[in-house]
Amino acid sequence: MKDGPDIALTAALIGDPARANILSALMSGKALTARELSDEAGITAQTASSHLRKLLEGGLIAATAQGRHRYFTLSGAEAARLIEALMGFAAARGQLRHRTGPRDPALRAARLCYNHLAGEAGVQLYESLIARGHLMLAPDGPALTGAGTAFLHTMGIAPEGLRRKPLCRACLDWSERRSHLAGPVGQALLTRMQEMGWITRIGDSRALRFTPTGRAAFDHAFPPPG
Amino acid sequence: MKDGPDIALTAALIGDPARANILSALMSGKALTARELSDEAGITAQTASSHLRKLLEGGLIAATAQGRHRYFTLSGAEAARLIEALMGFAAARGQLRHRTGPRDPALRAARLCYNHLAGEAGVQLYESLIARGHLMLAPDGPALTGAGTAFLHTMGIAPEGLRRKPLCRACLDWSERRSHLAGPVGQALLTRMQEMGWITRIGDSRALRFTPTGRAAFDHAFPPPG
DNA sequence: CTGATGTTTCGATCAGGATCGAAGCATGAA
DNA sequence: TTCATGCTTCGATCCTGATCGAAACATCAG
Repeated sequence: MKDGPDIALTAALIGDPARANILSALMSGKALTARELSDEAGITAQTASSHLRKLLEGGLIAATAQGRHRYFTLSGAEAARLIEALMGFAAARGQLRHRTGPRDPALRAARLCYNHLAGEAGVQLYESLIARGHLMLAPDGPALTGAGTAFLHTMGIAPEGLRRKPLCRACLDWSERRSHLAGPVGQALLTRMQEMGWITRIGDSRALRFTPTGRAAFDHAFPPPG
Repeated sequence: MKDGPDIALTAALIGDPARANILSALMSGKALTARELSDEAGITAQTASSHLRKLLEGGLIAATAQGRHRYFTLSGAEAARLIEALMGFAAARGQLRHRTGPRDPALRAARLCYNHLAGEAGVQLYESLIARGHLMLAPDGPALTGAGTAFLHTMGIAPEGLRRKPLCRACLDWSERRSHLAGPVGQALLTRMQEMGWITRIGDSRALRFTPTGRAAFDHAFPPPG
């Protein structure tokens, strides 16, 4: 009956409480898994899967397959601005919700992601390797350079002995929003750092702790770029 | 489960197709009646009434009672910006709708509103009267000044003979977004201008047409301010 | 006053979609 | 390979909310 864009489709997508919770959680900029999002929204994994599919079709979010996980983020700046406009309007009308406790800061600093280093330290390692030319970003993922291979030898790692298909993989970080290094090389680096006593595990949680000397050695080996 | 504003309420409000149509129609900035909005949305008046109540409660639109009409507008810049963000997102995703024929431009230029002059000419008359001090804006509506009374006499109108309670009323314009003059004085002015041959009616529609000499006389009597 | 028009309320119907249990599929660990 | 975990699909249930007919209410014209 009217011209102009159809705003009902997108608005109805955001209008469901479960989906709105999912989008609000993604407004932190973090990449979250389907399970984490279902917890945030207070629904089961099946229901979340259905909602995530709809949000994908509506172009509001984007997904990245990552092993047996699937990481979801907002689709881009356009979507973020839209949610932000909605939040601004709702906040001006005094429509607020309850809040929950904050996340564990130790997990954000350094943690185990499967078998490699994640968190702020993981991002620092990854970006340092790229900035110093040890890692190159190819279309199909990061790849070790000659300088990178030599560097690994100085760390006591022989990349030639590693098997599995892609030696390096970029892994979306859970707390940061950027990538860190996964794959056999990432695994070998963490194992080596544990052998050298740089890093220890906190209990049986996923949190990792640097020893004082380990932290200094880590910052020397992987200086943060810039 | 989460902190932050509750965006689902507002988004669900916009998410219904009928309500989205109403909001899209109001994005023109015009003030529209409930019936006009129900036509735009393709629903009956009863259904539109229900939707309009919800939009009012949600703070997206505002209403102004006007005799037996109720004029609706977007509630303000905040709401307009929100709809605009939605339209931008939907347009980028290529979600468009069909379009209908354009409105009659003659209706926008000058038309009958009950018994007084509306459209661009109506707004010109109203604002000219105010700019020249013939009309004063009081809290309870516009009021005739002494100069205004004298001016009406030169037009051949005796406001002392007019009865009904508020001699002047501001009437939200349908095509323009501003007010024009209603009430007995507005009615008398239009009647007089028709008597003097300034204005004729086009068929039995609501559209009015100025005669060439009438247009000149009108612009002389009610020069647009500024 | 009476009649006409614009709007709202009431009541009932009905469909779309949110939800979850159970099962199926894919990936990674051992 | 086998097992565990993350995610998706299928199927069925159930409830919110959109819709409209009829009637009530308010305003204006005559």
